[in-house]
Amino acid sequence: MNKANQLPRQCESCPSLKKGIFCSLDSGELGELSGRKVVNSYKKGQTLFVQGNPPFGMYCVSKGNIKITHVGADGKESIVRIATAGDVLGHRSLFTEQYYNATATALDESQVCFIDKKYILKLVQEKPSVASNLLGKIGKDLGAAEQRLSSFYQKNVRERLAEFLLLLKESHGVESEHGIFLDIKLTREEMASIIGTASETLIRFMSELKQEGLIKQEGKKIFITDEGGLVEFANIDY
Amino acid sequence: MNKANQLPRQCESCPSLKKGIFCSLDSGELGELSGRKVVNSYKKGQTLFVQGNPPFGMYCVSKGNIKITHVGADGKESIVRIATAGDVLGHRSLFTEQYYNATATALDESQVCFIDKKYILKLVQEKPSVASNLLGKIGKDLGAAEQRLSSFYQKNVRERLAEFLLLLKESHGVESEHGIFLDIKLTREEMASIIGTASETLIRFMSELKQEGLIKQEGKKIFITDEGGLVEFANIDY
DNA sequence: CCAAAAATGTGATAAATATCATGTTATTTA
DNA sequence: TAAATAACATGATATTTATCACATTTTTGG
Repeated sequence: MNKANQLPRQCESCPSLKKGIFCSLDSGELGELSGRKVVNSYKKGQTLFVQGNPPFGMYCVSKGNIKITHVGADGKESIVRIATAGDVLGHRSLFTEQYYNATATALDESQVCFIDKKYILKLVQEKPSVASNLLGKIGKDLGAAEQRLSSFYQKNVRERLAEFLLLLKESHGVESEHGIFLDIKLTREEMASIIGTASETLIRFMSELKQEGLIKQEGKKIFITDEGGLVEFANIDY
Repeated sequence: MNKANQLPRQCESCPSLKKGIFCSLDSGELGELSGRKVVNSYKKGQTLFVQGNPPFGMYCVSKGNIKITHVGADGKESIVRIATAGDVLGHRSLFTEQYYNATATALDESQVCFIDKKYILKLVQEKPSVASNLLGKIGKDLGAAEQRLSSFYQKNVRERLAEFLLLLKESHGVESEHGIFLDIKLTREEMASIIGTASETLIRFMSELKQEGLIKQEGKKIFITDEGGLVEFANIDY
């Protein structure tokens, strides 16, 4: 096993500590947390939890990307959210005391810590900063979800695609010589399920954006070459 | 002014106390809260807060229904959420430290209390139960939003309409001799903006449901007469 | 109470998008 | 490495839904 690829077990030296909900805890508190949590590695395609199961704790992403999918009656999968380093997972079900209503699956090699239900509830009770940060995280998620709901009503597929690419740029964009590289692996099928369209339709509009010179593709890699153009296309309202 | 129509100023005797986030506070704490809050009445169509403005506090609905709408670039309105007695409003923006990204408007005669930003933040810091309950509320909202996102991808208009009517039954359904009465005033335009379709399309499918004997209309009033049939139609998956 | 405005309802048509078919190109995996 | 599988891509067609037009009903404000 490749030890070099492992993240440190100490929360204090976690690279996504500052982005996470434990950023305000002091050294001692982080030390205790480190002792309580479990560090897990997931390969692409492995699941963290499955829709319909009861939650036993909360997940905290330190590396990688996790898709949260909801499966409907006909077995069709929608991606409702993507969690990245510093994000938490399973928090929603924990506080609503419901079963998971979605499944979490690693999109790539990921490192995720698991915190037992009892301990995270204790932390929320005793450390106001954890509660506040959690409210901030879940509030951000709700804002994003409602923004997308609004887009479903107000925008067509082409506009939603442009909007989605711009959101990916914010969350996963990396400067490169070919333009802004979107550093996340998503199939066209998955992208389609995010913006709510058929994969064929998505592919058509991707080709259109490519022809218009707004994006570029090198194999599966997507680059944004004309952000301003995409903003025009997206009909942004916020 | 009709005093009889007013709700009591004391939180302790608020009819929606048990459903709200302050249900675990004791008498003394509720008394202090009562002194800090402001009780407001809103007529149908009046706004509580407007998209783009900064939040100064949080709203707590004690009576009535409030729609949360997001206005897009072209001025089109989507209803992203409906808050009723016991729900809170403006909490999302408060904890994400963003401007409101939606507008809150009374759907009917409503009574809503306003709690100053500083004081609600203090309560969240000092009363763990308030923080937990708030996490529960916002988690429930997020769950509902993600469920709707999934439906947009997986269901057609007819199915989304049936699903929506069933949700209204849960939140606003009242037994009556004509079937289950949906005790909330929404225009067809508003209903359409919730399920994400044109008002004409919504009206057509409503007529269809009426013809199939699943719902009944008496003027603007909607009754569910065959819940099982609606469930069939909705293609429910949870 | 009446006039004006808004909301509802229905038909015809246009536009957007889904579905099906099929070939090509990547990616796994034996 | 080759075979198998999955993902990508594009065309043709069907379906769904939006849009426009207009009549009717309901609600609102003077």
